[in-house]
Amino acid sequence: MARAPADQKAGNRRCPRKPTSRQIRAQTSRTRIYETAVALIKKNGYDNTSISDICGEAGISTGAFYHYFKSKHEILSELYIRADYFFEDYIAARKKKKNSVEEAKDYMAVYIHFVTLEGLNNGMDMCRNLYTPKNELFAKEGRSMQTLLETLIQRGQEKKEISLKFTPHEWVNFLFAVLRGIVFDWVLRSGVYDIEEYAKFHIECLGNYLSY
Amino acid sequence: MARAPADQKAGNRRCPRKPTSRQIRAQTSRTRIYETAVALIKKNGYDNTSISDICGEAGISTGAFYHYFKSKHEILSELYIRADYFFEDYIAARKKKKNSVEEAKDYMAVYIHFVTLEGLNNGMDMCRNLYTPKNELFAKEGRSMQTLLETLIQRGQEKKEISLKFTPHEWVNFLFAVLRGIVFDWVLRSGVYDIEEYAKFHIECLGNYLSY
Amino acid sequence: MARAPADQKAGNRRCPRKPTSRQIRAQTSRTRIYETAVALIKKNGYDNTSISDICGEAGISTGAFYHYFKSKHEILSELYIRADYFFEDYIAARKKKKNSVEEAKDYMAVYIHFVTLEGLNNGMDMCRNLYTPKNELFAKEGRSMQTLLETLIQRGQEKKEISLKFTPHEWVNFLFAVLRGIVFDWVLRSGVYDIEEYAKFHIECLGNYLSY
Amino acid sequence: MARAPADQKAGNRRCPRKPTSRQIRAQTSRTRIYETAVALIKKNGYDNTSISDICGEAGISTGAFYHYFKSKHEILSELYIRADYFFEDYIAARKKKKNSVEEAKDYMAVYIHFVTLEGLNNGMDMCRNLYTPKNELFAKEGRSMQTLLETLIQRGQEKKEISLKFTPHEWVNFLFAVLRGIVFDWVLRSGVYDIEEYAKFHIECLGNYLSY
DNA sequence: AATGAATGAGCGTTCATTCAT
DNA sequence: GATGAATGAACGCTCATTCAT
Repeated sequence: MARAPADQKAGNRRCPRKPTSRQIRAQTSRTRIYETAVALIKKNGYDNTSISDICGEAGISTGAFYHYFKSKHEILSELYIRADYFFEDYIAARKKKKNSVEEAKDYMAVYIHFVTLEGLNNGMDMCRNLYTPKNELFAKEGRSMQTLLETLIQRGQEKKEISLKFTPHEWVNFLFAVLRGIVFDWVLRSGVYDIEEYAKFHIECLGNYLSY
Repeated sequence: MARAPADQKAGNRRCPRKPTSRQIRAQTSRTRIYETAVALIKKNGYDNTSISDICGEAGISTGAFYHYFKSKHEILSELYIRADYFFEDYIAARKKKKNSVEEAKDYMAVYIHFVTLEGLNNGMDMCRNLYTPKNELFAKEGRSMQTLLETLIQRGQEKKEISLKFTPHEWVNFLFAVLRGIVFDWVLRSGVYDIEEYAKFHIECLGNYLSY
Repeated sequence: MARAPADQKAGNRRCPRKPTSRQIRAQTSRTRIYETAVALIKKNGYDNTSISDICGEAGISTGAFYHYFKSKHEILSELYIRADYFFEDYIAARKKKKNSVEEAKDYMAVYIHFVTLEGLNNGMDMCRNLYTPKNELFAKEGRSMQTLLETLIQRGQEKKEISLKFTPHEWVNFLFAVLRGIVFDWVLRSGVYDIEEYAKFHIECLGNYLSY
Repeated sequence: MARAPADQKAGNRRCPRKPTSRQIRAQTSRTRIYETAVALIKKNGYDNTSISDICGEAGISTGAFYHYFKSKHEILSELYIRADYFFEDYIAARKKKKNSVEEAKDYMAVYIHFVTLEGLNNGMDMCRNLYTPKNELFAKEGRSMQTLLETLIQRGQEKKEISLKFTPHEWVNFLFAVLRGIVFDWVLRSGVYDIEEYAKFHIECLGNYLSY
């Protein structure tokens, strides 16, 4: 599973099955801090969530927070890393479509669904706080979400199913621009409509672009 | 009314640009504060620009700031109002196209150009700080930028040039979603490419949607 | 009339009947400032009334305020002086009772009425802001309100109508303590009852003290 | 619960005053802040005492202040709570009088003594800042000071020792009006006389009211 | 591993007052 | 007589971070 690495560190070399209560507490604390922090950031935004809010809610001390995280910002970094892993797993679990364009369309629908879903770390409130160009991690090249699609498109071009008028990288940028616009807009209007339904039309059009 | 200035405004045809020296000073100060503030917000973001930064840079006291602006937030409001006026004028100055779809495409190109241009109060840094769903003014229905386009589309539908599959209001939302996505993306990638050029393709596609 | 002196200053030596428009404006401004200030202080309290509130409400500039008053505090001084004059006139206009104790009781009833009445500068909101021991002017010996009563009691003692167990000065302090307690209490409980009615019982008792 | 201190509280009979050094430090700081704050408020008044005055005097940082108190106002709330507790204990420690009226008179004397005494948190300077109708806590129904007296009067009425012309609640309001007037007056005149001596006469009269 | 006391610069905002015009 | 631009210290309060315990 994608989220394992962090936990592995904690100490299962000598005793993989039965961690001491100390280890349990440690894992528990770190996880609890992280999850509380993300929940609060979702609800109130990064700037409006203070360390002390997080600690109060998680029932730990500020010292404990800094024991597990170098800074407040590290919560954000971790969030993105996890989101990528989660997305990878999610996509991997979908069954494949026969056609590259269909696959890309499916991929885009999944992106909307995923970003939108009240799951691991998303939902509208989360988007409201995350969809900011200032969010440096957003732009980071090579995040799974992008690379996965890029690979998909490249294969599609090799199979002559996807237009060559752009490079795979350009296509990805293009498609994500529209996708993010859709999410941005949805959040802007406070999620008053069903974004997945709404996105279908956009995605249909994007599929048309891809194919000729 | 007893005071001279009002009269001057009304009927001083020969000498229209002769306000009292105090008025000049006041206007100068106000403008300097506003421009300094906008420049700093562009550079560092709203939250990272403090009143004291602004005052220091503008060479005035904090008191003076609050003499001219009710609050820090008023800078932002003013920015939007100005942007709207500017945009209106800008659009008004374009010469009309014969076809509604062409007109809408032109409109969208102007939007991209306008938002992007290092002019009155825009440019990439500015967008970086403004393109946030938390930006309440963004979502405000009825801003000129939207209503202008809505009217245009409505006329287009009456002339049977624009598809009726959406209401004008829905069309506007749809088009702006993509447009904002484009800007968002451009900013995300630090403006490394020519957005106007890049947007052409998107706009072309959007034009196609509009027409069938 | 008691309130005249301030106005006399303004300039009716040479032209008592027809002040120039300048003089009218001057009087008007000073009065308007004063009355606006008092109204606002009544409503919101001294500390919560800013010079700029006053000027805004009175339609004048801060400069004008300082032209007529040395400081914000001067409003308060003037208020007390006027209140005393007003009270003096008010008492003078009452018709005399035959007995000193009755007269003192009448005096106390008038005090309650006066302080309570939505008149020159009183009423509950005003009391709320004025009945503070920090209010230095309150304690000032020799204010008409006290001296008038002191004289009355002294005469009563000479006429053997009022007990000699206290000096007139002590009596005044004693009576005012209770009187102020009544007002204080009334304000504390937001004026939910008729203070004049309520005070009657207290005053009756105080009358009994005075006589034996 | 894992932590020691709780246990210590509960069952460390032999060594009840052995909290950890951190707890001592915390308690010391909190107390120092509280006492410094109260002292300054006594001296200069609530509004004229700033957080930074308090912190400077107490030798701690502003942050530390807010670590122990949610706001400046909390100092005041705490003051009242403490005063109530203190008063309750004080009254409880008095030995009972045989007659209800005597008891009520004793109670009133204690009130004057208590409010006046340069003890826990009172004295004249304190009163000066507290005896304001704006002081919301003052008016709060049900503070021990009032309820204690109310109960006492009720019992007195049942024993036919106290007049039934008012309800216990009305009596309490009536008596406190006079009591507060006495204190108010004393403060107004800067405490130049012995208030306890002075109050005796008032209280004697109030006792007479109560009995017939 | 965990605590929480302590820091202190920084925030947006207020406001009585001055003074050149 | 009147203006209002300008001052700047002060306010209550926040908060990421450190570190002795």
